[in-house]
Amino acid sequence: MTPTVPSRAPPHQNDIPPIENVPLRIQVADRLRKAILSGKLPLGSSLVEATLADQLNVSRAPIREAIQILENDGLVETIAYKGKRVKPLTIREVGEASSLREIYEVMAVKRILESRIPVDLLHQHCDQMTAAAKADDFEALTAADEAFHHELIRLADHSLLMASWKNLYLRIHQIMAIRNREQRNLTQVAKNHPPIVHALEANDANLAIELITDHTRILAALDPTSIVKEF
Amino acid sequence: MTPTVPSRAPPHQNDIPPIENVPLRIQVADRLRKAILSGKLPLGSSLVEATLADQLNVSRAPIREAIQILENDGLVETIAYKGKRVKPLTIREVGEASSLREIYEVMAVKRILESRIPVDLLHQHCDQMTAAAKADDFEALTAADEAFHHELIRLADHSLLMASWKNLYLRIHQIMAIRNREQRNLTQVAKNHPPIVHALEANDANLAIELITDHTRILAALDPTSIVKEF
DNA sequence: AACTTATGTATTGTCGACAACCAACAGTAT
DNA sequence: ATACTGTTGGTTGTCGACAATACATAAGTT
Repeated sequence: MTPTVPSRAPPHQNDIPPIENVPLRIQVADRLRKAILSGKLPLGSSLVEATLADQLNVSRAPIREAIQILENDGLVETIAYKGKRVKPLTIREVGEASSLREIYEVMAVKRILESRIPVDLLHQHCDQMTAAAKADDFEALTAADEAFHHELIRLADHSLLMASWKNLYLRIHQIMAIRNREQRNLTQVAKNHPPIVHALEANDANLAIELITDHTRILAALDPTSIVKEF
Repeated sequence: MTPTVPSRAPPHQNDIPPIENVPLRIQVADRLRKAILSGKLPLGSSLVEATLADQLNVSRAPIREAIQILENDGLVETIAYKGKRVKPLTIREVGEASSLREIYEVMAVKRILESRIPVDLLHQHCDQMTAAAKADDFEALTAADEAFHHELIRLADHSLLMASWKNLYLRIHQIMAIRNREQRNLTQVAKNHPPIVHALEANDANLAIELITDHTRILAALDPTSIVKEF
């Protein structure tokens, strides 16, 4: 999913960091992704290869490849010979993303319960969320929230699921970023998670699934009309 | 998923067909995909850009882009500065693909039942499968089977689900192709499907889900050790 | 012999230039 | 006015050449 360079450098005693050899397309993709997810590149804005190449001071080749990466991420769409643009988010897509996320997370919960793997790791993310909520730090809360769910999926030990979830979560991330202002009750979000962990620890499948379902549906439930633009 | 060129030409009276303008990367990607899915390019075989460019008589650029497309399809993996190769299939991946497919199809069934959309379209694919089974035509059976499930997903009316399913199904397709010899009872496969349609028409959610679940698990249940190679 | 240092080869990564293409506009004739 | 026909500007599509990298192998050194 998210393209990464193989980090082959083994850790050493001294702290001279290895020289990173990240292909340009990756760097470009990362930058663009960040710009899109943060809303710096608004939905629907067009991406012109030559312009970007000029701005980022590289040739068009890596730009093209980076855009193709973003296309696979579902963040950009191409119209042949016309141009590429940041994929607009329709209300429908928000709903679709949420429902898909739901079945992913439910699947993860089921697998975790079946495998009886311990879920201790989830606690720390809950704590981080609580702390972030107290500090009224939206960024940190979002990060901790993502870390929580990422860990949940990871515990399911299913690499295809992980890949699909990551890909989808980019979109979710985008949706949440756009809703930045709606700054709803942070504490509430933080409070949602611990019960899930407890249900998992108690091996209560029905409860865990119910909690996860409710939780993921919050995203879809928020009225999106105010922010998501139609095209 | 499967890259397609926007067919913008409206139908006309005369039968002069429009000139197709398919970008090379698409043509290359299609050819390579076919070669991979049919097993002509065996698992693990390495793809060298220059060689392919030479063979297909195009420059390296479209080859690169085509390979990137296949990478998103999950059929090819790249090892930086080393080479690209047809992604080997591990036993684990076969299981993962099946389980993921299961939740996709179950989701589709649920949505279809909720929306109460008619499922007549599925019948014709069942018929085709029966015919193919009778004629002992493995190719046709596979095609009809895919058409059936494709239609099932389409009826769920969920474009993200469709995209994810298509992407996954490439892998499924590959698995099935590799198992070509195992030519198990074709009639049995054909017979599996009509009950699903009937359950849908009878609005019997539990039965439909159960049938779909069983059906998708057949793939994983077959012992893969004989064919899937580890790397 | 063991270890380090060059060298070679195969492959991907990046570049700049040119060709193909589309959409929209302007011009012309009817 | 209307329909057809250049033409032009902007964008992607494709190409061939060169640079960078990694791995394997050979050469040299202790």
